[in-house]
Amino acid sequence: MTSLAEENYLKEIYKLHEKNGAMVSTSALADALQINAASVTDFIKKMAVKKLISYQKSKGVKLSEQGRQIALSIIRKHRLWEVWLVNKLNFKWDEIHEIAEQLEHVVSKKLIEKLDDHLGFPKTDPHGDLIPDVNGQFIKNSSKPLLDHKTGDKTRFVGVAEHSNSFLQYLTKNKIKLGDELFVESIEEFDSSFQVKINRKEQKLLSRDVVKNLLVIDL
Amino acid sequence: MTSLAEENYLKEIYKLHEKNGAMVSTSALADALQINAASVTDFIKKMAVKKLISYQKSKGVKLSEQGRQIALSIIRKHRLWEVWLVNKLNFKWDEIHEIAEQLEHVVSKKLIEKLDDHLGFPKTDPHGDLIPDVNGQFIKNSSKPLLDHKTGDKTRFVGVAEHSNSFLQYLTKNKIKLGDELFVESIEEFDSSFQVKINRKEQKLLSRDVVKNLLVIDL
DNA sequence: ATACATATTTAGGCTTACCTAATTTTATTT
DNA sequence: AAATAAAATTAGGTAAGCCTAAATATGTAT
Repeated sequence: MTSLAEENYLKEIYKLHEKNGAMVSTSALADALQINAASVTDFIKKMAVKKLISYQKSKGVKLSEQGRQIALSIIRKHRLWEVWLVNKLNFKWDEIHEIAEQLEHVVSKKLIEKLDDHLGFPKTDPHGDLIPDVNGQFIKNSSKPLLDHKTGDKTRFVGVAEHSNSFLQYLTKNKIKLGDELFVESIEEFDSSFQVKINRKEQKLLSRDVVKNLLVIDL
Repeated sequence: MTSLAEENYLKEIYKLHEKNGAMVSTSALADALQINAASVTDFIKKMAVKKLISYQKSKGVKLSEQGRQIALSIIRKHRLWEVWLVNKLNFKWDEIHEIAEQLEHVVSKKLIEKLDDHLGFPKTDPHGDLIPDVNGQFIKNSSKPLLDHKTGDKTRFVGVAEHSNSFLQYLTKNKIKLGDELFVESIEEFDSSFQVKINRKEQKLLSRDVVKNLLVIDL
């Protein structure tokens, strides 16, 4: 059995690895988990003994295959619960993170199977993040930040690279939602702000910080 | 904030009080929680300091009003989750207890409100237990064990006094479910077994242990 | 290469929630 | 009422998961 703390460490190591690649540093983990670095050092040593991760002193940690599977199962649960909260309980996409953080630790294989069924086997969560299957596999899509695109590109908004409430609320307020078509009208060279036409209707000016965090696929 | 352990203690104290009335003894609690009696003594002293319970040395504990409200909110959550598991996820009534024991500790007022709504504001859980409202109130029904009835009584099965999987599975196997009409054909004086006609069709012999745990209302 | 800053680890401590063994209190039997 | 059994408490201890302060490594700038 893996404890609550272990599950949180594994999940965070997985996420940081996805984001930055390679080894995850003690301080990055400490920062993400809001836990003192000394405590993190302590804890990861124990996790290494349990073969959940590999740990090289002063160099950081990496998930073992076992650790990766557990991390993915937590992420799977988190994202399925998020789908449930939004699709069945009518929560907004900026209200669900904390609740899913609790629900993800509920232990019951059968529950998750049935939940998946109940939701119609969704492939993505309300933020466009991919939901791993029971075996930890997922179909990678080729989404990239809108920032990487150029004038004239026609794209579809499929996910966010930033999950903060303030960003999600910004998008809601500006009526930008998953599935929208985003057409790049022009790019201001000075500050990388984008003039974007949304669903062939409204035009909006989006700052660099915004387009950096909008994940889109080419159309 | 109340910890997981505190919530479990409060819930168990509430249940034992309902069952046996008056003060709840250290050993009864220890037994219900599967925790050593010495640990229980320790813990309830701390809970008394926090005014969650009142504690009289060597005499047992009683919930404070605050403790009672917390206990009822846990029970409310537990039972709502059980309804969800059965009505929405198609779990059987003997598969849900452990899962609900985990879900009941998830903290989010809004979640429970929305869950309640999603379920259509149920008044009872899949075992016929009453679901307290947000304020901890519930409409007591007048159900009694079938054992307390006499030959010729026409009743409706509305709840179980025993929640073990083996009892629930016994009922399933014998096609006795909540809402069924149970008519007392005859009672064997020797062993208090009941000849019961179910829904005016099949007749079944039910042992004392069974009829003791079937809660019914008069028709 | 040395000095300095930053990251990491070590050492020692704390709290929560449990444990066992021993003692004391309460209840029951003779 | 004394003896015995059962229940409850006290005392001392443990593991998990965190903390701070001090020491050591690592990386960067001069």
